[in-house]
Formats: sequence, C-alpha cells, structure tokens
Amino acid sequence: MTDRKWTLKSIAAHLGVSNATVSNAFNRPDQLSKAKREEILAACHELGYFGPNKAARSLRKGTFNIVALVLPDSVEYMVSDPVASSFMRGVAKVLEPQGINLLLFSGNAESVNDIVDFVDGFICYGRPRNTKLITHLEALSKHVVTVDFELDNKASVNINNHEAAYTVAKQAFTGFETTSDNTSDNIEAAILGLRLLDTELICRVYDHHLPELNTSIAHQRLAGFRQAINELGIVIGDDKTWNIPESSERYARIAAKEALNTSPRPNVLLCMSDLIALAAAREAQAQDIKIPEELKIVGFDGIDEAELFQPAITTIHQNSENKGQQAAELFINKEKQQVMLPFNLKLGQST
Amino acid sequence: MTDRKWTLKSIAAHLGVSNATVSNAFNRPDQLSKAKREEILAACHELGYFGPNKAARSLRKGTFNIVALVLPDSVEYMVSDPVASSFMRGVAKVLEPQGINLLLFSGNAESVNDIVDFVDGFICYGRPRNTKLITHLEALSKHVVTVDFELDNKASVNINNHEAAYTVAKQAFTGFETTSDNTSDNIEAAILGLRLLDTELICRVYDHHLPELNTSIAHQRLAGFRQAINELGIVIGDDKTWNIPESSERYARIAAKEALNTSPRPNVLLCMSDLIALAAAREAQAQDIKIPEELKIVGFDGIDEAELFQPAITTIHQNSENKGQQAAELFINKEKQQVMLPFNLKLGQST
DNA sequence: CTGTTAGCGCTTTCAT
DNA sequence: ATGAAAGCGCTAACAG
Repeated sequence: MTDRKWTLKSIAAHLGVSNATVSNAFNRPDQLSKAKREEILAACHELGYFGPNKAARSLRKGTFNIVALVLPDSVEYMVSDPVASSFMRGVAKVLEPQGINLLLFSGNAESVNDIVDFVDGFICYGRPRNTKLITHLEALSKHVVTVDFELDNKASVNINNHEAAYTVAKQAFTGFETTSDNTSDNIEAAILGLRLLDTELICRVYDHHLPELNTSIAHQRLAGFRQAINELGIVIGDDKTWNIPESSERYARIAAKEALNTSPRPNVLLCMSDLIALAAAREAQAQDIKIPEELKIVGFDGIDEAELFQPAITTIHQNSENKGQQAAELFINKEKQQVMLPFNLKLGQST
Repeated sequence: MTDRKWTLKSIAAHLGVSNATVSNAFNRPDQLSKAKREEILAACHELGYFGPNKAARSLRKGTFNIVALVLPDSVEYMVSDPVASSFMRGVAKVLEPQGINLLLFSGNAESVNDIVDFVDGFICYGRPRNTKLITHLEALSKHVVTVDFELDNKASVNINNHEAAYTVAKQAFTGFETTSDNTSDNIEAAILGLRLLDTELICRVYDHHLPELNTSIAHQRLAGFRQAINELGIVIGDDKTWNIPESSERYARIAAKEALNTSPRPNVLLCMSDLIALAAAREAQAQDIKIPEELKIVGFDGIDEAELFQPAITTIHQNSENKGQQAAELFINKEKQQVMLPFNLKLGQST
C-alpha cells in the first residue's frame, strides 16, 4: 500500500481513463462494461484507493448517510440513562443495516449549525433543553422526526404520557380506596418529578413556578398524576412536588429524603422515572420504612432494574427500543405521520 | 425568514460585497472592519443565512469537528453497557465543550470508508470485532486513539487487565488459604468470561478454542485469573470456563446456571464483568446458595449496581469516565503516547 | 481593508 | 462506452 494519496482524478490519470469512468466504476456499474469495471476496481484496490471521497461526493450530491440524533441534554446524560439507551439501541438497529450512521448531538447546543450540513436529517429524542434548537429544527427543510414531543409539520413518535401517569397513579391509590369510605383522606401523596423546571437544582415545585402551558413529557405526567389525585377528592399540598434535574441515583435520593422527612410523612410516592423510584425505595429501606405497607412507590419506564428490585416497582412500561425503531423507520421512509405508541401498567410489589 | 436558499456567493451578491468579505466576516474577524463585519452578520441573520456551508468548508479545509467513536460491536451493544456508557460520557465531557461532535460507529462494520472522509479522526473503544477495521485504522493517516487495546504507532489508553484480574482473583481465594495448609484443594473455581471467543454462543471455552496469541482484554483477564489459580497450586478443569458473547443479564444468567449445575459445584466464580457477576449472584440466590459462605463471586468494572447489590460484589474498579476523558484529551492534543491508568480492588461482601 | 480567482474531489450532463 | 467540462459552496493566496 503506497503512501501516495489518491484522488479520483489522479487514479484516472494513472490508469489512463477518464474521471467519469472511474466514478462510474464505483457508482454506476451499468455505465461501463463489466470487464472494464472490474479491471478498474481491482487496480484501485491494488493502489490503495478505497473509492471516491465521501465528503466531496456529499457536497456534490447533497446526501450523507448520516443522521443526527438530537438528545434532550448533553450526550453524557443520554448514555447514562437506561431508557434513553434502549431508545438509541432501537434506532441503531434500524439504521445500521441501512448503512446509515448516527451522529449524536447535544440538546444543549446553541444551534444545529455545526452539523446540519453533514447530515440527511434529524431524530430528536425529547424536547431539546435549549429552545433555540427547536426554532432551528422547525425552520429546517431537512427531514425531522421528533420523539416524546411534537413539532408542526414534522413526523413524531409518542406515548400518551398523561394517560399513562394517570393510570399508574390510580394503581398507587387502589389500596386506600377500600379502607376508607369515599374520600380517601388517609392518603399522603408526594410527587418526585424529573425536569419539571429548567434548573439544575433539586427543589420543590410550587405552582407559580410552572409555566402556563408546557407540553413536555414531565408536565404531561404531572397532569396525569394530578388528575388521579383530584378524582379521589384528596388534596396534595403545594409543597409536595419535587424537581429533580436529571435522572441520577444521587439526586433522586436527595429528593426522596427530603420528601420522606416531611410531616405528615407521605405514604405514596409518585415518581416520574424508575430510576427515581428505585432511589426512593432504597432511601425508604435505609430508613426502615416498609414498602408497600407504609409507603407505596410507583415509577415510570419499565426498566429491568425496577423489575429485579425487591420489591419490584409498579410502573408504566414503555418499549423504548420499539420507539427507537419506529422513529428510525419514520425517518427512513420520510413519512410525516404522528405515531402514538401503547404503554402498559406493570404491577410490582411496591403498591 | 425567507425560503430562498442562500449561499455565501448569493449573499455576497445580494449585499453588494465580495465572497471573501462574507467569508471573512464569519471566519476571520481581523480581516475587515468591525462595523462592516457586524453589518454583514446582521444582514445574514436577517436574511436567514446561518453561515458558510460546513460540508463545503470541510472539503476545502479538511477539518470536520467530528470524531468517530468506534465501538467494539454494534452501536446497540454500546449503549446497553454501563461501563461503555461511562466511557462515552467521559469522552463527550471533553469533546463537547470543544465543539467537537461524536459520530458513533459500529465495530461490526466492514470498513471505515463510509465515514472516514467526514471525521477528523477516531477513538476506538476496545478492539473492533471486525478485524478488517483494525487493518484499516492502522493504515490511516488520520489521528487514532485506541482504548483497551493497542495499535502500532497510535496513541492508547489502557489499564493493566492482567494484573487487575490477578488481583481480584487472589482476593476471591483469600478465605480459603487459611483453612487449608498450603495447597487449597477445597477450592472449586469457575470462570465466566466475556467475549473470549468470536461467537454468538454461550459455551464452554476449552483451551484448544483459544487462539495462540490474543491480546484482547478478555484474554488478558483470563491470563490474570489463571495466574492466581496456578499460584495456589490448584487445578481448574478445562471445562470450567465459559464464554458469554455479550454483557447482558440474560446470557450471563444462563452461563451462571450452567456453571452452578456442574459437579462438584464451584465455590468461586471469577466473572469478567460486574454485569455477569450480578447475574451469577442472582442465579445463586435463586438456587438458595449462600454468598459468600457457599459461593464467592468477584466481578470486574466497579459499576454502581454492583455496589448497591446485596451482597455488594467484590470487584476491580476502573474509572471508565476518566478513561474516556483521557482518550479524548489524547485525541485533542494529537499526542501519540500510551497511557496506562490505575485500577483498584473494591471489597464487597461477595468474598 | 476588499475583490478576484484557483482549487478541495467529486458527479453528471452532454457530446463524441 | 468514454471523455470534457461545469459546478456543488467554500477558503486562502494574492493583488489591488
């Protein structure tokens, strides 16, 4: 293998054929005789020319075989979240066989400018934290598929977060309904929310903190939880909802500790992710609080660890891998439809 | 925002200045008056021209602000492995602030051809499963950093897997040394290996299956385990080593079951990852085998879950995130050195 | 400080 | 079946 750096042009000159012929040998087999084609290909291989430069080809053709996966947050966040990972696995599963590569992109970025000219389009997993990105994406003429949120005129994949949250919250409250009569005033609920607020802080979420209209999944889930609470005719203090800035054991545990140390102590913990539910459960166990007798806990996502945990966490299972596959298929087929995926309640021993 | 598609040229014409001036406005502020520059930038913003097309710029400049992260296997594998995820987090942490984007690339691919012309270089996490890739990477003139394996003339980041495996195995055997005299023939060890063989199968690994010379981390760890075994003067049956094709709970559990159902039943399980150790521990608990009284288990990696598990798994902790950072820094600084990172033994209650 | 121009490496008519 | 030439959108050298 020589060190010489070949280009299509230099190769063509070297072989004594025209540029077009070499290009055709690689890209359009029908444009030249089979014999000639194979001769050229063999010679190229011999010389260490692996084919036309892809960057140049892309500039010319305008296609890249690369799709950007826009993450809600930084890339670091993404890969530590099992749900996000499953999603990504689903996407990769569909795209990889098609020879399409994945470019990970941070939802914190100021704009998609750095990469927009290198990709065929975007799959956005969750509403990007930086809202400027959204404006960008909306204006884009390239294909965009959104997941867990929607954009005007773009394809999307979702589950009904409101309904799912409502369902799992209802489940958390079932035990109580039989003990009391009609209103269930022995229920003390608290909500451990994920990214309800645009802050890095672990803090309580008071109503006046919440934006008027917010369609993020966190707020949809919050609305679902609240609907279940309201239907039971119980009241939840406005100091019983927490914000956790990211899905990590450490943060969740701190919030859980705060929640469990309020008085009266909650006996139902509605958690916006399984990771949070697990952390809360561990905190409860550390404090010798019996689950579910003294404290019921529900999660969201249906990750393996929640199922393996003792007691298994009652949760909403959503098939994230399938979600990823759907998104990727929507992308490949350049479809513009809105897909709504099912979820299901998974009963554990935590309720 | 108009729908017109601007190029540097058309913008320049529209504004009545030359191409170079527009280019300079974006790329070389020192080449024109501040006033003019801001005037141009403002006009561009107004018109919806977001700056020079990056693909064209890259073709011209030969730089991309994209680095390919080559995974050992498919992309799917990567994101389901907590250790790999931490590594990636480390990489992203360093690269993101530099405005460098990550292109994930599968180690299964036949060649790096599809992407080599889009990236500034490669970070390879673990020896790619497809050995053709290695040849490719070796021949590449672009910057390459390898992790957990080495390539001639390329930068690398490693831990001493042999020594680490030896250390943790020694720990697994300590309980026994006191009971017996000098040789410890009451030890029945089994090894649950990860990717020792190039197969999708869960199977035993007989010596004749193993390649003569293999420097993959799995084989280094195997050598470390065996050294510890040999030093104790004990013998491990050649049917007591398993291959697990990927780090998943399901596969590991099957292998663990096979191992625990052999007679005499092993009382020490040397596992090549924490995920495997955890699966083995769960299988043991399901069979009512007491850990560590009847069965000692050691893992490798030091993931959170291994620490939280009851009993906590004795393991080798390696700071994967730091590994990722190191690799990224080596990449950025275009250094060619071989970095060897420390590891440490983390005692749990599983030994 | 500004404008002209030659490529970066390729694909694709269009003519031969 | 093949070759010549235009041009994808940009940057950098150079001249003014």
